[in-house]
Amino acid sequence: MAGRQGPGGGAGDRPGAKRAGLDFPRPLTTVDIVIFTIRLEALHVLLVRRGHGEGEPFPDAFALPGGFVDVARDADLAACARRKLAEKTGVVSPYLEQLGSWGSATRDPRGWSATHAYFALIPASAADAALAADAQWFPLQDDNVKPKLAFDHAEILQAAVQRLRNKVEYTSLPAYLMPEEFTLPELQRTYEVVLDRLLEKSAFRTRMLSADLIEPIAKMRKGPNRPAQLYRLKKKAAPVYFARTFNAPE
Amino acid sequence: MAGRQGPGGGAGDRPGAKRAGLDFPRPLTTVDIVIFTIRLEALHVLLVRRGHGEGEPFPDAFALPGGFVDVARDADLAACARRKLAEKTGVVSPYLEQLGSWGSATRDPRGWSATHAYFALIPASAADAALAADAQWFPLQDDNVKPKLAFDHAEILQAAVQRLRNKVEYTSLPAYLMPEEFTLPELQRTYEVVLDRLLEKSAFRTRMLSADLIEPIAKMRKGPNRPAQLYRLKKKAAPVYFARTFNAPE
DNA sequence: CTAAGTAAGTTGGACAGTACAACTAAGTGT
DNA sequence: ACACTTAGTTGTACTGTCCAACTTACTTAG
Repeated sequence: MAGRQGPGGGAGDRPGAKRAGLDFPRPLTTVDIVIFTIRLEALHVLLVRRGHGEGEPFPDAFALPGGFVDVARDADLAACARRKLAEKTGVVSPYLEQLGSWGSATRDPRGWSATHAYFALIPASAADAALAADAQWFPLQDDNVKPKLAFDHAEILQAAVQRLRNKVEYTSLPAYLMPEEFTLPELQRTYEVVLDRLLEKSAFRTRMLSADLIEPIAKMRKGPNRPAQLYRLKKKAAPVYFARTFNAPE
Repeated sequence: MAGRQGPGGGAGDRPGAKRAGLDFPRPLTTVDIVIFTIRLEALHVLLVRRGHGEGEPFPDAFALPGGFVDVARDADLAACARRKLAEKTGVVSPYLEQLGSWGSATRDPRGWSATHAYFALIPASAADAALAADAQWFPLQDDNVKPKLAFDHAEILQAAVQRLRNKVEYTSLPAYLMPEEFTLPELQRTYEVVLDRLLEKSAFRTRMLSADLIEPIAKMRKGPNRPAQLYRLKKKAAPVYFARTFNAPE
C-alpha cells in the first residue's frame, strides 16, 4: 500500500513508527511487452536479441522487448510500455493490456527484480513497417521452434498466449489483429489461428453479426470466388461477451 | 525485460553498450492486497488506518493493507502478498490472485512508485479470528460509506470489485467466500451479494450441479423450514466457465 | 460455351441451457 | 388444522450453438 515505513520496520511496522526514511534496498523495476501479430496465417511474437556487454545477464539470448522504467521519462507504467513498443515497432496506438507482474529475488541475477508485463496486438500491416534492428518475429507453433528466452520470459510469454486465447473465446480481441477492412471469413481465420482450432461457420457469423461490434461497409472484396462483404470494427469495440464458447466443426 | 542497461542508456540503449551499472534511480516497490469477505449478507473489504509519523503521506487515512517489498524476507511478490495478508488477518491459505499493477511518478508523494496489487477472498469464519489492531472491515454498499482512501487505492479497489464481479459471472469464485459446508441457496445468496443482483433459482441449481465443482455430502441442514442438502467444494475447484450469464428473475 | 470446382453466404432441424412460473415437500408458529 | 416459509422440482417458451445441406457468384479447364 506504499505507505509503510519500509521493510526495515519489521514487526514494528506500525502506524506511528518514527523512521520515515526510504533508504532501504529497492527492487529493480522493469516493463516487458509481449507483442503479437499474425503473419502467414500464424501467430507471431516479437523478440529482441540481448547485448553482451559487461555485467549483462543472458548475453546474446532472446528476450521480450522491454527494460528498466525510466523515472525521468515515463509518467506511468503504461506510458513506459507504449514507449518501448514504439521504439521496437513504430506502432503508437495498438491494443495494449496489462498482463501481470513477475517479481522475485532470483529471476534476475543482478538482484531482486520485478517486471510489469503488458501484451499488445498489432495488425500484420504494421508488423514490419518500422522494426528495430535487434527485433525479430517468431512463430508460435505447437512444436515451439522459438529460442530459449532470457529470465522468466518463457513463463511470461506462455501466460500471454493463455490470456489471449481465453479472451478470444468471448471477446472481439482478434479484430485488433486485422487490417482496417476485412471479410468475415478472414476474421474467422484469425480467430482460428489464435485459438489454434477450427470454428463452425454459421455459428461464427451469427455471433459476430449479432454482437454489434463490426459493421458492413459498402464494398465487396473480389477474389477467385464469390465476392465477400467487407466489414470494419465499430468505433467503440469494447470486448463483447458471447453466450457460449465456440466449437470446431469436425 | 530486465536486461537493458538502464534508463540512462537512452537512444544508445543497444546490445553491446558498455555501461553495465545499475546506479540509476529505482521506483519504490510495494504490494497491496484487496481482501474481500462476506459479513451480514454484504461484501466487505479490509482497510487499515495509516500512521502519522514524520514523512508519512496521507496520515491517519485508510488504505489497502500492504507495504514495501522486503527484498530480504520476500522470495517473490506472491509471498510478499501472503505475508502481509497473514499479518493483518491470520489467514494463511486464502484464494489469492494477482490483480494488476499501478505505477506512476505521482501516485506517491515520496517519488516514482509502483504497486503490485493482489486480491484475496476469505470466508466469513476467518474474517475476524485474528484481525490486526489497525485493520477494519468496511461494507461495499452501492452508496459507498467507505472512507476516502490514500494514494490511488480507491481506483485499485474499484478494479478489484470489477474483476470479482466479472469472474463471478462465469466461475466458481464465490465458493471461496463460503464455509466448508453450505447449502445451494446459501451459495446462491453469496453470488447475489457479490453480483449485487438477484438470480434465477432453477437456472442457478442446474448450472451449479452440472458444473461438477461442488458435491453433496451425506448431511442436511435443519432450519425453520424444509431441510436443505449440504454441499462442499470439490478438491480441484478450478474456475468453471458457464454457458451463459445469469439473469435476474424480476 | 459449358462443366466442374471453390469459397461466400443462407437455411432448417436437432439440441442444450436459460427464463419464468407453477408446483410439491418439509419444516415452523398460532 | 391452518397459514407461512423456504427447499427443491417440473414444464413450457425461447435463445443460440451444432451440423449438414443448400444457393450464389466467380474462376478455370476442356
